[in-house]
Amino acid sequence: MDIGDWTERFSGTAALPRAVRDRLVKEARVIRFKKGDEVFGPDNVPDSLFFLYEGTIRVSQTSDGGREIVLYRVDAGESCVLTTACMLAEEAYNAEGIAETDVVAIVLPRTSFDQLASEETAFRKFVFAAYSKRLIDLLRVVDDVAFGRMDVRLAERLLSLAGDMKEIPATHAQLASELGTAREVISRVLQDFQRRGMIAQSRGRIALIDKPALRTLAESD
Amino acid sequence: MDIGDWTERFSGTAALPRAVRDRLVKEARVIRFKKGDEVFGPDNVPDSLFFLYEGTIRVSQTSDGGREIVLYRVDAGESCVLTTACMLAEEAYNAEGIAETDVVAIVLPRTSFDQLASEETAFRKFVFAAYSKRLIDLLRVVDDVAFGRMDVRLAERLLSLAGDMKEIPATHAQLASELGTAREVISRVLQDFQRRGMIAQSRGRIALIDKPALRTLAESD
DNA sequence: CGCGTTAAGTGACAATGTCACTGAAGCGGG
DNA sequence: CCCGCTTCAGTGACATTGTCACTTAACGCG
Repeated sequence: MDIGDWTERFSGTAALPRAVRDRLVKEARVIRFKKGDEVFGPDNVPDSLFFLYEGTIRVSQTSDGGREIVLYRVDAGESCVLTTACMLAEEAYNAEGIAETDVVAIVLPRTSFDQLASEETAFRKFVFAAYSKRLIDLLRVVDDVAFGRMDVRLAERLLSLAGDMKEIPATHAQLASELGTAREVISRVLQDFQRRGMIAQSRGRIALIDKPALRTLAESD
Repeated sequence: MDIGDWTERFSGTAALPRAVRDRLVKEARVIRFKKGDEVFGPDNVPDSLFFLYEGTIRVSQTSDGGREIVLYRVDAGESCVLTTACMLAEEAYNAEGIAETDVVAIVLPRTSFDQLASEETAFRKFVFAAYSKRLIDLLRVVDDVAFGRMDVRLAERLLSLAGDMKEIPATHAQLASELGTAREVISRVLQDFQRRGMIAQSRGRIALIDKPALRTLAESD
């Protein structure tokens, strides 16, 4: 189950001296998750630093009423600072991380983290940058939720979920939790999109027929 | 205009060795703002680390449509990491900081920041903790905006703005920007509160008549 | 006092969220 | 094959929130 020298993969570790990297490889553990597993959550608070080697993690927040909103995604080569934030602030939070694909992650014990952060400028920059990126991601979420129109937000999300694909395997309920709204609202908006010829729907999948139109809509803030 | 040894005030600097603190006092600049001044903003991106020595800064985000929402407040003894985040990520953002009272702040050049962060564990912890706190603050904002009811949010905010006072000097429009909504919505909800005997209104001020009732409402999520 | 400015109220309407359903599509066992 | 279960999607009525275009009221000052 060894993955060799993972320090190559991260901008915060690739630049470190050989000796440090060897030490890291020795000190860190490799963890694997299956698609759908909970990587962290309210009950399952990690006390270590998380590097995502392979896969994607979806970080979302759940309301008391059971509704859900996706805060951001962590991709390969990034670090998940929310867990770190929690570790450092020693505060509870109700966000959770779900593996969207099979995931390979590197877990660095807190002591190694402290040591690295003090000794290595490159590593420190990496961690600060990760924090900053998440802060800015969250600002974006706040902006969207507080001021954005539902149709615009949905168009955006459809495009970003699709990537290069032209079909998205997602139910209305899943899209609702992406955007922190109710399934019925998604149904209504998607019906509108369909009526306007921008998408086609079948059970559990959405085909993006007219991406340019969606993009125009998405950018009309 | 000297304020002496400000390092006493911050948990991240008070614990540092005497020599380091003396150096800091020498390297840092003291800045003052008047109530209402813009401390930082889209046009005015600082490239230094900010410590708030005295006063309060309100950090808010403005939408393209001109609506506004308060993200959090920075109080004396805290550091404003959003500016730092921006400095580190070198990305634009549309948040701004307004001095809510007269403000005295310490500005630490980036180089001093880097050096401190590498040499002093206590300082590093302070900065990480500040980041973490803001992240968690923002999670809370997202939760409220995405899932919270307006009356509950307003009751909460009235109580927190009032503190020990029983009157708040604020217009409906100001409260609307606190919560990222429209003035009319605030007017409606406040009228409801008034009808239920929880508050009394006069031009530009709101008297909290029945705080316990407001608290009950605020906690009914 | 009269006047300009800012604060607050109003009614109509649009967008979004909630509730309680119905109907339709897939799936697995007999 | 088809029956019945489960999940997904559609629907209409209604509540809440946001938007627009105003009106009315309060204050501050020359």
